[in-house]
Amino acid sequence: MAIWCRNISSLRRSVVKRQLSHLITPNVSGQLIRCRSTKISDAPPDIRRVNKNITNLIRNGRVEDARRLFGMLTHRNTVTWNSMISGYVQQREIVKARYLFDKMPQRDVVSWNLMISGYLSCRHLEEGRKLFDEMPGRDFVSWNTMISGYAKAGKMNEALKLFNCMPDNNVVSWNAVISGLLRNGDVKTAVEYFKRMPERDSASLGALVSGLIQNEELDEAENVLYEFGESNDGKEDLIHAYNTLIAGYGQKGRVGDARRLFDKVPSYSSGQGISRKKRFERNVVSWNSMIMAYIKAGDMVSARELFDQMTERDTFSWNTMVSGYVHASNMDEASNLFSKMRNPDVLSWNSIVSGYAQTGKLELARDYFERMPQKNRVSWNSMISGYERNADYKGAIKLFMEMQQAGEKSDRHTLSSLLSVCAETVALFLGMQIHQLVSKTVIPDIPLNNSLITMYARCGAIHEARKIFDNMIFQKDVISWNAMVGGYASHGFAFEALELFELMKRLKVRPTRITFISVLNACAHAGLVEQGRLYFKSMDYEFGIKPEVEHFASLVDIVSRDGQLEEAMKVINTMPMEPDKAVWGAVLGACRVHNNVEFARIAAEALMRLEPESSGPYCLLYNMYADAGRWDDANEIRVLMETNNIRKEPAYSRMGSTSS
DNA sequence: GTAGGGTTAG
Repeated sequence: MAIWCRNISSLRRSVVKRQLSHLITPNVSGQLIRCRSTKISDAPPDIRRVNKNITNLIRNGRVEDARRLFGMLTHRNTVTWNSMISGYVQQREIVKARYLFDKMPQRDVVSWNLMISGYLSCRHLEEGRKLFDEMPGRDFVSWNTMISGYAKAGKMNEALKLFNCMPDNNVVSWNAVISGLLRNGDVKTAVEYFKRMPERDSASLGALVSGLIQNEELDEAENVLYEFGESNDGKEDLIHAYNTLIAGYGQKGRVGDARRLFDKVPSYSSGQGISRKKRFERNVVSWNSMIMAYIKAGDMVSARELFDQMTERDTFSWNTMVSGYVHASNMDEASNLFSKMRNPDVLSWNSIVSGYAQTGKLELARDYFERMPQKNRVSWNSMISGYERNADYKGAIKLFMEMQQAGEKSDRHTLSSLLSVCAETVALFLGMQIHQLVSKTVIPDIPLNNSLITMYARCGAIHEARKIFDNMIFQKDVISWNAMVGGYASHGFAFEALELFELMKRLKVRPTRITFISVLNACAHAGLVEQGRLYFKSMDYEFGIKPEVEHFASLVDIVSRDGQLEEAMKVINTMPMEPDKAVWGAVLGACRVHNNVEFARIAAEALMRLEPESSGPYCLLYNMYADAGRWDDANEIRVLMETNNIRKEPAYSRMGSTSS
């Protein structure tokens, strides 16, 4: 099906007749209508306008629509073909681009360059190089495309080889090589090349400064800024570079240096005479970057002070402040500021939703969520993760189903929240389904693999967990180790847990407080008293981790299970913090097993103070006295229970309440 | 404002 496009009016008529007007962008439709009213009826085929149409469609991401239009044309010139190829190259559809490239009647240097850059952006370096070697006449663009292709792929040797045998380097070639060197961490050579450049353009200094910052060379970046900044003509580019550095200092927590630089940049109240490009002055990005630096340093007061001084704020400024307050858990200020915003965008809404969701105010969060004029994936994820973190597991799953109905695709964050839901509710079947969804839709990163391990481990599928763990060959973090060690420990595989812990230490993975909770638990379950004590001691002197109340509880558990109740009391008395119910619970349980009524009484009384409503300690103590035939004491406990109005709770099984 | 290369801030 082809449209004979003699002139623009006939194209329009055909388009309307065939109900293809959706292929025409509004802008161009408007032009088409104007054409008709001026009665240009017998103009030659207007390929230029059709080409522009194709370009517009591609620019709006509608490549397949462009392709349909392209297919209907009877008149195409090289630009038409090139535009279409460029569309496919942008979409990384290299095969389709190559198909057109092979089919086109005449190629010019642009066609070749397009094809080469297509291959390079798809990481097909050799194919790109082949075309580069084959092509008839190369221009600057061809050489520079090839050079930057090598530079981006980390092949600086190849890039420099081309750079050196190029007939004439222009400023783009220099910029490509310098940024390539910086990307590969060769700071010294990059600076040398920069100094040797015959001329620099507006991008050169900015590229150098940002590359230096990415290599953590902030002070060197400041040096080149002073050394070469003065000779820079485009002052807007200079402020660009200053802003990069202010932001860089902010990200590294050097808020004082950021402020020093910020103060160096003059701030004119109003500009007269000189155009903005020629002036070196603070702009909204400078202010925003400085505010971010303060927020990063946790200084909301200074951030707010600066924000209030701003004469011109953009959405970014507002969003930075709002999300700053959100992260500082100051939802009052966050929502206060949000309610004052020209134009909250989806980011602003997301900040508020996730702020309320993370602080447990799910209803408020949901209220804002429902009122959003537009939602994106992050909005859904914030809300789902809010439900998950606040233990509203049904809410999380329900919203996930709504998300799918709304046609929003899930990503690794969604799936990770859902896996946590499965872990918390011990929902193995659902967890496996989510796992399948993971395999089908994303390449799991470390956190997502960790969620999978945790899910399987919590559900008791310890071998599945280990499979995931073992497949993370070069990429495990300490959370992966903790999940696996903890999984073994909590399912009675004490030996495996400790073996993995030893492996972890051999591989120089630094354990955390979480690791030790699992390790000590494993020792308690396996009855490894001496080993448990040694591990406990190693926490501080080997790894500098101060034992917390959970660790003491485990240690108390370890020794009291072994019947060393006096030793357990000694530990309790030397603890730097107040013993909690886990500590006394461990003692009480062991007293029952080892039939030590005296210590049981101490532990039970402590527990009664900590949990006045619980009947557990009373019952246990009563039974122990009864077993020992000490009926007077037993009765005393019963009376105490009545006086304190304690009722015996019906026994229930946690598993029974969650399953089916 | 018809197609291709480098590159710069929050």
